[in-house]
Amino acid sequence: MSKVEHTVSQIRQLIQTSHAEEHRLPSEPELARMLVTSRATIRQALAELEMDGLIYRKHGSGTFINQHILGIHTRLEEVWDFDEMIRLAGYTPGVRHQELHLEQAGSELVESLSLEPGEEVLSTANVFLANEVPVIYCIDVIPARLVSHAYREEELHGPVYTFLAERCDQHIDHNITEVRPIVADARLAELLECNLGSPLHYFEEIGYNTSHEPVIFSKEYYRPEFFRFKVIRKMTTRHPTHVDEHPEA
Amino acid sequence: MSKVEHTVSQIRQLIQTSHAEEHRLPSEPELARMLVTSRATIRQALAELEMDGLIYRKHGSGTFINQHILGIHTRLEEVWDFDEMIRLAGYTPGVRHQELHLEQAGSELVESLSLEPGEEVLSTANVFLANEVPVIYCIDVIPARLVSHAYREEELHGPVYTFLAERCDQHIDHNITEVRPIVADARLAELLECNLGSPLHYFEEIGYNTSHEPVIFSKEYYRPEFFRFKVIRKMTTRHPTHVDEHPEA
DNA sequence: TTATATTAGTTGTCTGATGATTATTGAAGT
DNA sequence: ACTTCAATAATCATCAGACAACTAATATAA
Repeated sequence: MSKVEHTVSQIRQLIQTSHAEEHRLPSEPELARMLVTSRATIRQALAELEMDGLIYRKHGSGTFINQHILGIHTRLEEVWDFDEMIRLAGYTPGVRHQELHLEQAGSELVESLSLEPGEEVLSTANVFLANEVPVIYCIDVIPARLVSHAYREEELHGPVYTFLAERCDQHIDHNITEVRPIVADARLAELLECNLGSPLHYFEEIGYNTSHEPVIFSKEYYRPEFFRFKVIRKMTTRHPTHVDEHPEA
Repeated sequence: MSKVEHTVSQIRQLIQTSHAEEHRLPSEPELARMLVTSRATIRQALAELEMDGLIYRKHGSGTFINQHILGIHTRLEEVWDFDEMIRLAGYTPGVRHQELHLEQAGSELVESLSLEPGEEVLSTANVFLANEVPVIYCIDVIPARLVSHAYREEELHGPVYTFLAERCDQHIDHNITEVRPIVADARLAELLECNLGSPLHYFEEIGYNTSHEPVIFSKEYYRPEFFRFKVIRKMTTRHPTHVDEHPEA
């Protein structure tokens, strides 16, 4: 963990434990004294927190806490453990294992995970529960070559990230997610115990390790009544370069 | 525009014009020489680009371009003009004005926009077209007090951000958006010329000006066939503090 | 009372140096 | 020929101190 990262989390804690009226942070030199580091490190930490939307700075005036961002439960640009997410929403988490098998990767998987054609993948499906009610259905696919050691099937029941970390030494750093609305078909309605035709969140994710190589492909279905996904969108003043005429025609 | 911001866009351009194989950036001292600035500024600019996911840095090795992020058309964490978005998707944009009226703010609006009870708001609704096909339906609500000058109704047809900037001197800096899946009811199906019960993106946004005051509330409905919203989700290793038992029970 | 100048405090930028990490090179040994 | 290990150069991370630019409050003058 770099010094900046450490400083970031220290300031985060400082913000969380500050009173609601104190929407002003100590000055940069004072923070540097408090946290025993240089002003350069403080400034980089503050820059990260500013991009995260947690604070904002005014030249010549000071650094302030953004009150509007507090109280957001689930930020879309952050990846949470399913269990964690369910707990954050105020429920007791649970898992029900659904499926597990080895298969040849289809062409779209070969593309997304940069596989050799015909390479084998491990596919696991789980339903996550909040107070015994199914709220998330998730299919995870990982290249079989990553799994070197023997493993027990039970290890694939539940969060796959921990399996990837402990059994494959693959630590997910970030992922790129496409967010889409869908309606529940018969199968999803049964799995998630919701009405046929009711709206669901559908996320299609590609997860990357710390070396920026794709290592996991996921399809996730969320019941929207249980999760409120929020995202901070920043204004772009960028000039677009060039535009394909009909990209997917 | 601060020097760092300027440097960021210069490096962005450098990345875009670089060849596909060149996934390595010049070193920090060299960039400082090239862009005629100090290394401190370069480093802060690189930090921003790294958080944006555009590049990544390896201690002792260098700074590299993230190839996986190229080719994303619409990033959810960035706010685009509707016209711009439609153009980026490869279509010709258009607008059809729907509604415009003054009314008393309801309680949920009073909350979101920090209004005085009973304050008046201006509400405008538009349908945005891609090659003459309706693809976005959007309702914008702004406090009436912001509109000091006289205005022509036509100014409210189309993007409201430019109206806010030019007529109210309110420049939107960012917004907080809740993303939800919904199904088209009869009214939406007619407006967006899609099937009853088909899935739609529904965004509920609160826009803030540069002083972090809420100035606009929007409801947006997108036909998902036309837009592919992607978001980069970073791993959180943060310790949750405390959890409400049943936040909205 | 109003307008203007002063001043203290804060963030933005710059310079130069040192520490830590990585990848490469070359030499030694097998 | 191959491996192993040490030295080396390149690069990013952090540090210290200074000055510039800006803001908000204070003091002063009209």
